[in-house]
Amino acid sequence: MAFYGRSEINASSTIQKTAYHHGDLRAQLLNATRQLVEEKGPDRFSISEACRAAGVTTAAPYRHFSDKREMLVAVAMEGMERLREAMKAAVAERTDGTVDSITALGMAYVGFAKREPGVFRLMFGLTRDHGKHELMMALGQETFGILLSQVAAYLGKPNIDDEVTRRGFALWTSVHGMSFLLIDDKVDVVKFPIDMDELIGEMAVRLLA
Amino acid sequence: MAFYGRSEINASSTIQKTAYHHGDLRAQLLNATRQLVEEKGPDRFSISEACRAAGVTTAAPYRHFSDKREMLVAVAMEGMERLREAMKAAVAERTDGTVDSITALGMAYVGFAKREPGVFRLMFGLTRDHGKHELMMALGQETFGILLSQVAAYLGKPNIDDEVTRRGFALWTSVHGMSFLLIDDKVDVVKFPIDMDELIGEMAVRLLA
DNA sequence: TGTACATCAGTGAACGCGCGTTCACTGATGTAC
DNA sequence: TGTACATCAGTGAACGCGCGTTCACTGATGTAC
Repeated sequence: MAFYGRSEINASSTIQKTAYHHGDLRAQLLNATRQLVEEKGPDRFSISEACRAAGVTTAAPYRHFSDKREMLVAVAMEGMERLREAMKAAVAERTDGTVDSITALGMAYVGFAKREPGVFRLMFGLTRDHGKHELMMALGQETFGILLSQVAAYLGKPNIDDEVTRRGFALWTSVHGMSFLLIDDKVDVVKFPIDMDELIGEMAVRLLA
Repeated sequence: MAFYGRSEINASSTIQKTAYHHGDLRAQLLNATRQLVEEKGPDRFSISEACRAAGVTTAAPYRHFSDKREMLVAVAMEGMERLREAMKAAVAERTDGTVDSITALGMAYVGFAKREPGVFRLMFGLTRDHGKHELMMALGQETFGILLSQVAAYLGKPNIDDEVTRRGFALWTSVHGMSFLLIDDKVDVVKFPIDMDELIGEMAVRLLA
């Protein structure tokens, strides 16, 4: 995956070390962290375990991250980027401003949550423990913007105005709720089986009407 | 619930008998647990801290709960009951099977999440760590059933069939998503202010149409 | 070209901490007689 | 009615654990000369 690595942090730096004992430990640690977040959930992640997975001393991460939180933030940011790319890709294949493209965005969103429930939870739950992260916020706006553009196009509006935002947010709530109900295993409360992809489309139609 | 810490009771030996056998410790511990879950989040809750809050030894809870998980489950169940009651109350004041009553259910749901974000998270997140709880599941079905009845009435259906369930679930996803976006502080990604209560009504209208 | 040296990523050990849970105990209470 | 006693709900101390973080260090690497 393209976003692993030090480029994010060392973007302005010309120094690019490539060969140590462990190659790029930063990337490996993030990888291990992501995996643990998936396996155990964001709450149960520990630096120690990530170090064990990466085959490294527990002090090693402190060369790359200031503390535990920074590791989790980095993983969440990578997740946000993957979600953004998935949504971009979904839109790229369709005609702008159609129910089809908006439904595809919804499916990409829910699909991501199902694919990476741990990271998804981390992305949206990180705020509770810590202050908010400006970079994360900007990424979120950019990602939400993908949806807003489609909604604006659908409504034939040149700008993203109040109504576009309102409709977009309504769509967001529904796929966000569906994502959490799915990954939190709450859907079996429902007695009739529901085709979720179909429902995403149905909700898109109704919420845009 | 009127409760006075142990230190106060120890200060005068005349009421010490009430200290040793509170007879109320279970309730007090649940209270402390709920409070801590709100203050620190479900992940950061610890038995030790709840005991400190209740003015009791860390071994005391084991007379009432088999382990930590059971305490959290109890708090989650109580939360589910409060949510159910809030929804029942919302419906009781309105005419069955109207957009109004269904909107009121949505507001009760989101209102609960805002009022008790920690418990709300606990209620829906407990599954990740542990197996599912049948009683919890039944409670959830009962609560979801309140919505389903209203939707059935709205659609003029005698039974809760596939379509009723589908519409009900769609409504659930939207208020569930809104709840999480609100308590996870993600709404400030949106640049135009949104009146959430109004939006709940709007979504109800559209999703029922 | 070879070498001295600075750089710096990772080591290994240690720390203090709070946690969940267990144990033998003790003090308070309700009840049978 | 008073008392012996079983029951019960707490105590206090201890345990082993894994955690996040710090520290002085080591040794491989790139580079200046």
